[in-house]
Amino acid sequence: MGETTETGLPRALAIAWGVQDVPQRGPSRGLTHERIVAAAIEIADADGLGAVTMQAVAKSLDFTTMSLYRYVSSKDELLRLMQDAAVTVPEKVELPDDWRDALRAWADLIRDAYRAHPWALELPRGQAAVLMPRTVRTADLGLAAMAGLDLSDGEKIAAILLISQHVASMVELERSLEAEGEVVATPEGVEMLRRAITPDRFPHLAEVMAAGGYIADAPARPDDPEGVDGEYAFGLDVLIAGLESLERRRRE
Amino acid sequence: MGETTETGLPRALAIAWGVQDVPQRGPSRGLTHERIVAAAIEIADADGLGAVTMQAVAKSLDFTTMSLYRYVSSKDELLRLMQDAAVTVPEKVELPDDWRDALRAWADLIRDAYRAHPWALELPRGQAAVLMPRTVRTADLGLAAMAGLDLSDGEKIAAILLISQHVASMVELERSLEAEGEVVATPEGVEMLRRAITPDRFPHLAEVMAAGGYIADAPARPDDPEGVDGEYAFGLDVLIAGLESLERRRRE
DNA sequence: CGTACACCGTTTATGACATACACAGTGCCT
DNA sequence: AGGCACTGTGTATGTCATAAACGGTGTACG
Repeated sequence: MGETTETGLPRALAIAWGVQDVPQRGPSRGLTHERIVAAAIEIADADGLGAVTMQAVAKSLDFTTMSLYRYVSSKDELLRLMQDAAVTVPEKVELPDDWRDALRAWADLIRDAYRAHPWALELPRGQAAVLMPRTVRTADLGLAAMAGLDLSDGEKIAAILLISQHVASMVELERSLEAEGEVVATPEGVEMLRRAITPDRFPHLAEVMAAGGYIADAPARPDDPEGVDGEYAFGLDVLIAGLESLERRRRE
Repeated sequence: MGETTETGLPRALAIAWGVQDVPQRGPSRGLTHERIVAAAIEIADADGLGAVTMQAVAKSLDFTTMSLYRYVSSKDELLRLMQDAAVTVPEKVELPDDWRDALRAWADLIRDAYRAHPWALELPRGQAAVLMPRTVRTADLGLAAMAGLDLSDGEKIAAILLISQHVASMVELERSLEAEGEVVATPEGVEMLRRAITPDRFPHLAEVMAAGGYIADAPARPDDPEGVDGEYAFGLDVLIAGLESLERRRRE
């Protein structure tokens, strides 16, 4: 095994929090978790998560593949560490006073982080991920942003989850459009889809498409307010308006 | 290559829409896309996405591994087809009149689908996925649910995206808690985390944790309103309230 | 102060897997 | 009637993650 420590925690958690006991007896270590993770991230940034193999990481550090296993008990563990390292938020952050503006600023921070390391979106965001240091810090910052919002703790946590998932989705969509956007937008391709999505089978959507929606004919320009940026902003608007209305309802 | 057709579309799209031209000249085919996808889904349902290998799928159909490649140009293509088949929504659906109730019902439908095939959440949801038949049908249904809502087409599409992403996140969280929940909840593990998440480094979150929040001490009981079900409902509330408020603002 | 052993980085080996390629049979189209 | 597009198959290759065994190293304990 090796995936979990005696504490029952995924070992990645112990490593990330720095509570993994360091061996005392042997020769001094030639590597550190930090260097390994940094090397892996560099590869992922350059060539995608698929290029991150134990061999590639090791070679970039001038070590043998197997040497990495002295530090990381599996590739999965390495990926978890990478995930945590990817969601870094600046050290010092000044959040606006109004919780609405603060939440927007907070969302933008996360978006920047994901944009910087888009491969992080391919990794499952589960409970273990939520307990990693940077994620915890990000959550803390989110709570700070909502200081002026009159909701319960549990609701604030849920709101954080909600918003961060929204940001993640939008960056992922953004990425996917970037990658395959031009491909799908081939005139023949769009034509085929228009033939397939007929009003009798998809009455509502077909209407939208007839009005030019849903399928992007042209690769969305970055400044297009109707593009992913628009959906990002729209989602934030809806979420914040929803929280506002919930708070108002709560007050009565 | 083989990943895309002459139309520029991912071949999976053409197959799923049934517009892939069938070969005429050779021996009759012993398999169909449907059977292959069904077999793969059965494996994924039983043993997870990791158990879906070309060999395993082929064996379950009593064919050779390579024979699958006569129908599917790559494993990735098979996965895309599986993804589409997984998000099936019942044939006949009666949605409530009020758009709020309708959206809730719609969200529940998606949740059921994801719960039935949780592995679908591990596959990237990009643009190509959005154009697959079942997803299109689901989107159409979502639009139907919002018939009584006074927003623009683009906004409704964005709302659909928003809600379905929320549902996906919650089912994924649910799954992850189910899988690793007890593990993290080891007393020693929780203790370690409490020591790491100190008030000076994480002032807001530490406070929440002191009040018993954020970390689940015990595996969440399914009926716990504070559990994932609670967050699911909370998210829906926020989203719907947000849409409501947006509509109200629009009316003025 | 020496020695045992825990730990280092390496070499070699194994077993999944996805997938390319070449083959022998099959049945529609000309 | 026969070519050829296509079928399912067997074999081969290359990439990976990872296990196991090994000789060197330095710390802790006798």
